[in-house]
Amino acid sequence: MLNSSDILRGYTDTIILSQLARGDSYGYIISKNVQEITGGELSLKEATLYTTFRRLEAASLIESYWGSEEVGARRRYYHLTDAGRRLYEENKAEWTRYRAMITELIEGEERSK
Amino acid sequence: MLNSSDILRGYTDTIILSQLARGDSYGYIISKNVQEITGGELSLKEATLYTTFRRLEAASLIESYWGSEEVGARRRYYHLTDAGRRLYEENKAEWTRYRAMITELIEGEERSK
DNA sequence: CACTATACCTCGCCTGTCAATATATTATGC
DNA sequence: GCATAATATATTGACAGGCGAGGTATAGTG
Repeated sequence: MLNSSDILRGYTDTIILSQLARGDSYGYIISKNVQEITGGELSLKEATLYTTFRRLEAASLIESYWGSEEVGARRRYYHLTDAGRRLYEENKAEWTRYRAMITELIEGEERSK
Repeated sequence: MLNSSDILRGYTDTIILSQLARGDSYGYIISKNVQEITGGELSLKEATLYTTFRRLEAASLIESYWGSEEVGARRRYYHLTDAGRRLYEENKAEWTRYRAMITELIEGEERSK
């Protein structure tokens, strides 16, 4: 069985950037979106999510600000910077290529048969 | 830029199992195959390769034996066990599903637009 | 005789993931 | 009234896989 922690490893950044490319958002919703999109099979755990936000923000790929909700728990929103958007576009293109390579490596054509 | 160490992370096992599913093979060639298939863009580094062999063998997914070459450097060949082959088939099927999920997560449809 | 290719192996560091834990607000059911 | 669940953020410390750096050995080539 593929290990679910390692399946997304390396793609967490890109997944978050992708979510933010569609508009500012915040941790809890991004986490829920990932679960919903994958039918609950994959998830960005909270610890992963928040440490990733810190890393991306330190790299100036995203910026954060507190929401102005007047009821409910506070939300910290994240916004994609220009650099973040460029990286997202790059990573999206790379994924297309790497996906094909991994598929080839895993499924390959049978040799001599 | 996607990090090449993390792109294969989690798939290393499956890639090796895949290579062995086509017949017994050995480390050096598997490494070269991966480089060739990916046009040199991805590689299983030696340290990764050999530690992975140890792990897979400890889990009885592969078995090893020394080749009977009479010239050149000695080769340790690896053979897929039945359990290894079953796992390979499972992982191959899972990759198809996870690949679609990651694509959806990274490329998604634009919302509200 | 130096260099390259083939071939194997291990140690220890690095980094991303996550379980566990903590905190705060609001809604719902009993 | 009170427990529980859902919404929301955050940190710590442990774990595991990948790999740089280092090492060994054989054989061919200029």
